Amino acid sequence: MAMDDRKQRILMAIVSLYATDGEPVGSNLLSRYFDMAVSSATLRNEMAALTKLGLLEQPHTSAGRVPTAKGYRYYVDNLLGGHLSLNRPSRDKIDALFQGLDYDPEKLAQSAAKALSGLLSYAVLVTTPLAQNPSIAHFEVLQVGRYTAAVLAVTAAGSVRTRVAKLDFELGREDASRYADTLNRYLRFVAEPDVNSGLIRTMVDSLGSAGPRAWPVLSAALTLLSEVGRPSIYFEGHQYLLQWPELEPGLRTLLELVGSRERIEALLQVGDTRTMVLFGDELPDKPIPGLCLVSRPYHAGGGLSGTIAVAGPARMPYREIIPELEYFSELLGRSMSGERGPGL
Amino acid sequence: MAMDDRKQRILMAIVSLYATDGEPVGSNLLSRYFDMAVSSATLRNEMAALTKLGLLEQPHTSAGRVPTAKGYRYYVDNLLGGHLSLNRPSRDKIDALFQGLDYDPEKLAQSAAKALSGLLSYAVLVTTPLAQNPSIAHFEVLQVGRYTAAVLAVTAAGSVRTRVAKLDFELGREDASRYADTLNRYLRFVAEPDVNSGLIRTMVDSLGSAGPRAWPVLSAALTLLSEVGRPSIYFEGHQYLLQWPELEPGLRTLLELVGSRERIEALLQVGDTRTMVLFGDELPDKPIPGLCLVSRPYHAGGGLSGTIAVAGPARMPYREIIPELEYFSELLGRSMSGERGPGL
DNA sequence: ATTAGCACTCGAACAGCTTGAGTGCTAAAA
DNA sequence: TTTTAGCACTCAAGCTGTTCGAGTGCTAAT
Repeated sequence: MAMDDRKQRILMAIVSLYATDGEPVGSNLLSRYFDMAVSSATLRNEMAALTKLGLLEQPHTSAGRVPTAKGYRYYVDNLLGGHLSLNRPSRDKIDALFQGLDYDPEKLAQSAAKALSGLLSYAVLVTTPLAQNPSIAHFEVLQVGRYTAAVLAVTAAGSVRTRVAKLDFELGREDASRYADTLNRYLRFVAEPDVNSGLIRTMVDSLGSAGPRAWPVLSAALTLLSEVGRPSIYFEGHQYLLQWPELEPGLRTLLELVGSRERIEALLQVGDTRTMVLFGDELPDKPIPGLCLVSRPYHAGGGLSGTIAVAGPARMPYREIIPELEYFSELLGRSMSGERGPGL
Repeated sequence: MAMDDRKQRILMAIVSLYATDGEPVGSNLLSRYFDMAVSSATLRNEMAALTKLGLLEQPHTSAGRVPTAKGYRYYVDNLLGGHLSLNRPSRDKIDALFQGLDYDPEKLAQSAAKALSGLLSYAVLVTTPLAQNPSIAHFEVLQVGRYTAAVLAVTAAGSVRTRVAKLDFELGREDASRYADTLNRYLRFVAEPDVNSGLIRTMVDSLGSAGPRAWPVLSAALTLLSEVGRPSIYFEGHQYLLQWPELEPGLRTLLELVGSRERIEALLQVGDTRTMVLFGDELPDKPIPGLCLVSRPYHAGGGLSGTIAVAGPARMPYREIIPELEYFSELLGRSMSGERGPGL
């Protein structure tokens, strides 16, 4: 029993009807939708077959059919078609969002998440862009208080992070530049996994007697190094998750997931080059029934890429959301690489 | 009809019983709690009086009484007593949370919010500390890419923020230091409201012909200046809000509130020196019934202070939460000012 | 001022009933 | 062999009526 053409069309119709109404689709409604091409009885037979294949399910015996996660998987993988087109009004709205946004990657990521979330009325997740092999191109150490120093790292990709270190003694200008030299000598362009205790010892030793008391600075630098490999993650529009009753049972799990940096990172690390659709039912540890994550990398130039994702129920209007997300991610990438959008 | 001693005791008893069970308190349950000192009939009369005073309400005619927001207000203002004591196990748990936390204020604020939220099982909100009159003590400009410069601001309080500016031309080392000099000359220790178009023009003019193309750098600096007056706000433990059925109707409004930086800032800007209790029903624009925010400033030394708040239902166990919050805020302040906690 | 007693209210829980959407199966038609 | 009309069946949703009990307000006695 394979997926012949008619079965595919039926699945598509059910996905589409269920997306708009949110109610199980019965054979009658479906036959009206098919406009009398076949009778409801035939549709019933087909639907039974699709149910046996695991692509549809019934909430209860006398209810209509609803696509399963597997059904949606089949739908997005085989039926959605590669090139969805973006309608003019959406394109214009997205263009408008990018007017007057800031260049700074962190700010941009956050405001992009907020803006897209507001536009779509879905929750949106954006990570800041990262290079494939993140490392730090340049360190600076600045005195910022009597006993505090700021350690500043410029990544190979040009973004900047700082961290404040607290010292036991009053830092002088020469100390600061000496520490910066040391950091630059030993940690420039070093990838995080290559840092080991030997390297750390060498660094401390190279500072001579000042080594141990400089430890907070080194430690801050090492923390920065470990951080440049981790993007910031902005999740905006929590409130939109509440509007989908089918997400309610898993809402708590979902919010815990969102609160846990590691797990979110793991989810998004499917770094493909295409738009990905991931269903909550397919999650490795704790499945979240009914959830769907449409994610897509964006490229900010210079090998930098981040992820942008829309979170909502599995019955999302993919035909609209996907091209919108794709166009948005393109503009976001351009914005981040400093180009101006088409409107400017 | 005033609040005599017995009415106060009755209100306290109702608050306490309702906090533990979450169910309306009837006269019988209450008389058992009072251990036969008075009969349920007397209690009924008193409860009717408290209802007339607006301190209690009934979900429906034949249900028990529940404190109103006004009732809780009376309770926390008049009955809670000034000095609540922290029990040993809680103190130890909080001490433990501060082991091994980072010094960096941003990171510390976020991890503090997460930690306290996990400990209490309530949502927690932490702002980074701010001086009363925030200004920037020192600017630096660094070249971080061919066409990008990082503008770095050290606040009077010693925290550091950066922002990346995109330029039209290749920045040299001399340009960078010239820009930094200009920023330092005109914007050092200037408070944001004192920046006007005259000052900006003076700055641009002082750079001569290089003025206009340096605009992105100046703009970044001005943005930083406006940002040092705004704390970062970390809200953690969204998921715990879901467990209180009485919050459900306002959950969406609440999450929108949390997503809106300005409104949260306005709420927390009641910058008193004491612990404040604010009820959702008392909110100016959109009341959120059943919500309660217990907030408290923490002091990080050097005139820096931030806010830490617990968000939950009005029927929180204040007697535990408040001392825990107070102790936590003390430790957080100490941690931020660089001191080590008692355990270290 | 307090309290016992009592009539009253009203939600929660349950059972019984109807309705209608939707099913699977069967047998006839194409 | 495929399609379809017809039919018996299922089951959630919605409505009604009933009971139960917790809780109330009021009144009259203490």
